[in-house]
Amino acid sequence: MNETNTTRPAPYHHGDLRQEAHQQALEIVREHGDTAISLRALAKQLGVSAPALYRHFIDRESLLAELAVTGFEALRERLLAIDSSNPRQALIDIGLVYVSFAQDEPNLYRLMFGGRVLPRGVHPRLDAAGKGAFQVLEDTIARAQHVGYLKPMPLALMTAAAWSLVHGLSQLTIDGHLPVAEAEPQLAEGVLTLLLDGSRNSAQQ
Amino acid sequence: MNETNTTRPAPYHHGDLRQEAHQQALEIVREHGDTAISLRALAKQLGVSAPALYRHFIDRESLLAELAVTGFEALRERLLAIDSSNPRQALIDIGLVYVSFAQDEPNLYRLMFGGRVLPRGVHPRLDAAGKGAFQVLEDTIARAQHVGYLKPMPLALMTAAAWSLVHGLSQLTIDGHLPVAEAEPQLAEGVLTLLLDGSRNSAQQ
DNA sequence: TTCGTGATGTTATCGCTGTTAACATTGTTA
DNA sequence: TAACAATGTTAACAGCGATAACATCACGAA
Repeated sequence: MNETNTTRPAPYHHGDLRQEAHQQALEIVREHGDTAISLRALAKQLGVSAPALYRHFIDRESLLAELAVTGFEALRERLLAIDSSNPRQALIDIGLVYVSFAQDEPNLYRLMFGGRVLPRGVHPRLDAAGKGAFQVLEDTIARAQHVGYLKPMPLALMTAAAWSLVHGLSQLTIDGHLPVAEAEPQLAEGVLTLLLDGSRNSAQQ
Repeated sequence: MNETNTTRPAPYHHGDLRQEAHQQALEIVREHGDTAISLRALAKQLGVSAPALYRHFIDRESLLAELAVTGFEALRERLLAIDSSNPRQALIDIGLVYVSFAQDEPNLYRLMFGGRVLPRGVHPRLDAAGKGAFQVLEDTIARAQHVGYLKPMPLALMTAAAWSLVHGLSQLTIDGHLPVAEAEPQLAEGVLTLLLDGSRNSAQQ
């Protein structure tokens, strides 16, 4: 009746708590949203006491901030994978990928852009990650402008317009404000086309 | 030392608790956001015990839902006040008023469109109020289409585009994602113009 | 090889939260 | 006036984030 060989006596130190907590918390957010994150419940799932988590995360909010950072990094990667040879198609694809991301990961997206849980200027890494995703959009627009596809106009204006459009469309669809009945991709593409038609350089092409 | 004449013995019934709780909670949300709403603290401020509030609100969430309803009603009123004689100007004004509302009441706006706290399909009155505000936008677009200012296209497409644009712009600015440095109204108007230029009927005017 | 120190766990506890149950008081109506 | 519904009360439960004080362990220096 000695357990010395079969089951280890459950080591005092966990091994890689920080990493596992991050992963598990990410899963919970993706499935049930950030309000479902409880440090106590999370600790229990990991077989650890609640205060142990405070060795790795300042508080609940900074854990959420880290999750949002990985969300922005995932979004950025998806955006970077887009073929940018054709400026118009690149712009449309950026929008489509952006909206798809929000629809694939609505809870994560809400955490990233909720604003209420994670205000700007509090978690520098989060601000930087958000900027990193935004940068891909801006670069694509700058390129389209450079090759003369877009009207000459302040870069900030066009990026604000494009980002607002895709962000608004994302938020409204995942929150059920827009009727999802009509096939989504067509809606997104149609909406993007409207903006591009008003922004492209009519002197060429 | 009898208090019979000077101070009333604090009546058992409050008078109009429901109304006052709503008003006070609205104030708190406007100033500090919905996360700052605590039923216990709210009750204390109103000089009443916490469970008393449950006579008037099913739970915390349905109180928040009521606040969001009044938010949507306020937004709708602002939108209805717009002069709609000139279709293009009416469309631009709708957008400007919409964004102004979000900037004037960021916390209320986040409650209305947060999505995480108040999902669709749970509070029918809230869904209806949201639809009421949206309706003003849709009607304005339908009118612009009817007089031939806008291209012929599905109404749902143009409304989705317009709403997405103003909603996204609102959310991004109040959350600090867009640099507020550049004068706001110009940014909003410029962004709206891009969309309208892509949507207007180039055959006329 | 031992020893001490910092990293990383633990339990106990505080004060807060939403919510319900059981009871008290009041306004109103038959 | 008696009964009843509306609207308050106190007591209590379970859960939360967070901190303090203490325990265990890994690891580098003597």
